[in-house]
Amino acid sequence: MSGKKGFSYEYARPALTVDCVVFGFGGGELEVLLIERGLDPYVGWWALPGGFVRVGEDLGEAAGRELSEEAGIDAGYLEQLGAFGAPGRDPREHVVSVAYWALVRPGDYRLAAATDAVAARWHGVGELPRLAFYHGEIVGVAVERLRARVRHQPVGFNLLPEKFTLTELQGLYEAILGEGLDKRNFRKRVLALDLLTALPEERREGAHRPAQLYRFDPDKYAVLERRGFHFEL
Amino acid sequence: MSGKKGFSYEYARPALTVDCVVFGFGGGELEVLLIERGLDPYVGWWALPGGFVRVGEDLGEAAGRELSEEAGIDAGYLEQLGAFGAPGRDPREHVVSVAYWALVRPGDYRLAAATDAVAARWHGVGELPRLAFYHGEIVGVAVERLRARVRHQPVGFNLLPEKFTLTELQGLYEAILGEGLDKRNFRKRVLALDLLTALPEERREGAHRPAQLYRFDPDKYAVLERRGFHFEL
DNA sequence: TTGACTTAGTGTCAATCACACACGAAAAGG
DNA sequence: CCTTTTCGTGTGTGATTGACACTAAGTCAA
Repeated sequence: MSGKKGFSYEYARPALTVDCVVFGFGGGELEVLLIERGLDPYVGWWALPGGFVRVGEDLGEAAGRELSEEAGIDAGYLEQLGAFGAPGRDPREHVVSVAYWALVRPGDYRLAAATDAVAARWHGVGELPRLAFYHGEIVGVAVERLRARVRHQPVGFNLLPEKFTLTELQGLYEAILGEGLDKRNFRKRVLALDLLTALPEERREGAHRPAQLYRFDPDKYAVLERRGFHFEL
Repeated sequence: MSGKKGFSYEYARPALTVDCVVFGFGGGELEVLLIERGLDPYVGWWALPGGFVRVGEDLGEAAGRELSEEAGIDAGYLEQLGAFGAPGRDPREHVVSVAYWALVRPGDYRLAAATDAVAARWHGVGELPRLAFYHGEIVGVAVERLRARVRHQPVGFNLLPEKFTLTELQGLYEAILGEGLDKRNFRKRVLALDLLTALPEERREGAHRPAQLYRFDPDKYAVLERRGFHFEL
């Protein structure tokens, strides 16, 4: 692995990448953003957006940069998942990848593939293709983390449009948790948290009673959080 | 940073290290294992045990190796904490560190400093010195993680000797969580989990009634875990 | 031997929370 | 105006949590 190129070190180093598991919510289902690889290893396979970390660059920033370069996305919520470094993940050499997971509102973006990506598309979490670089494992960990997180912190709102109905919110939770929830109990609990502001608008669509629109209020949450607040779906 | 030495790459790479936050429980207090640095940057400072990841080496294995090299410890429980990669952590160059946290029974080891460590010592979590490489931040995250984890998974037993009394167990939980717990409620709940086996022995010490000794039964836990068991201290 | 001291070990009651459950309200469309 | 569709709401019951105080068993010293 020793060679002629530009940067030399006394000891061999694994390469360092970041990969992002970007969650979206569309069509009543939890989705993950994948890109179709246009370059050498695993050409034509689907993979997580990601790329090499630059020297001097913070890991979170690298994740954000790759996300915008490869898919034109600016994540509302971005959190580190962990490092995945099993040798053999990449056929070329030992690559350690720091994975991040992100939540975005799919409607906010027209996906734009670029850099080494041929295409970028949302895939339902239940029907993922075989992924390059064992990225399937990373997605699995990310889904677990999202499920655990959504029960204890109000992160789900990053997947919904700014104005939403309680039925939409419930559908989101059901999609993430993979189980049905009781409508009355769900509404009772969510409203009891006192984190939602009812808007003076309703959503009228279809031949039925219109639904109240709500907005998530991050300020109220910030106050509660500072008081050592514990939230349980 | 480009030079003459042995391993060359087309693009510059950050260095990759692993660092371990090793928790022990001694003197009624939660402790962290620190080593005193004997080498160049931060000589004489206390730091987490850790070192460079070798190419072809799994991250978890690297963490275990550094732990045994630098402190002669073989951790009972070892889990990844996350990657810390802010540029500037290391004055020499950009170093990304994958942190692990571990639980050990301090009594099992006579600490043995080695490699680039001059000394290895337990420090109470409440009274840590200023640490090299911003390791204090990593310890903080690890303590948070331990607190969260101990409420939902029976990891605490890795900090106690094989045989322990309920009072000792309660003391451990109080030290980790940093709050007092009601004796009767604690015992009720712990025993209700049905993870402890009462031994046919008692601990007789001091001028008072002897205490029943218990052992944690990992097999029972494995069974429960497989059934999708949820544990709440 | 007896009394003082120390930690081990135990049960109840009240309040709260979690969960199951069904129907009237409001709008649209024919 | 009747049908259809989704919105929105309250109660009762069983389970869980949390507060709380005394007896048990041993050691030690007088």
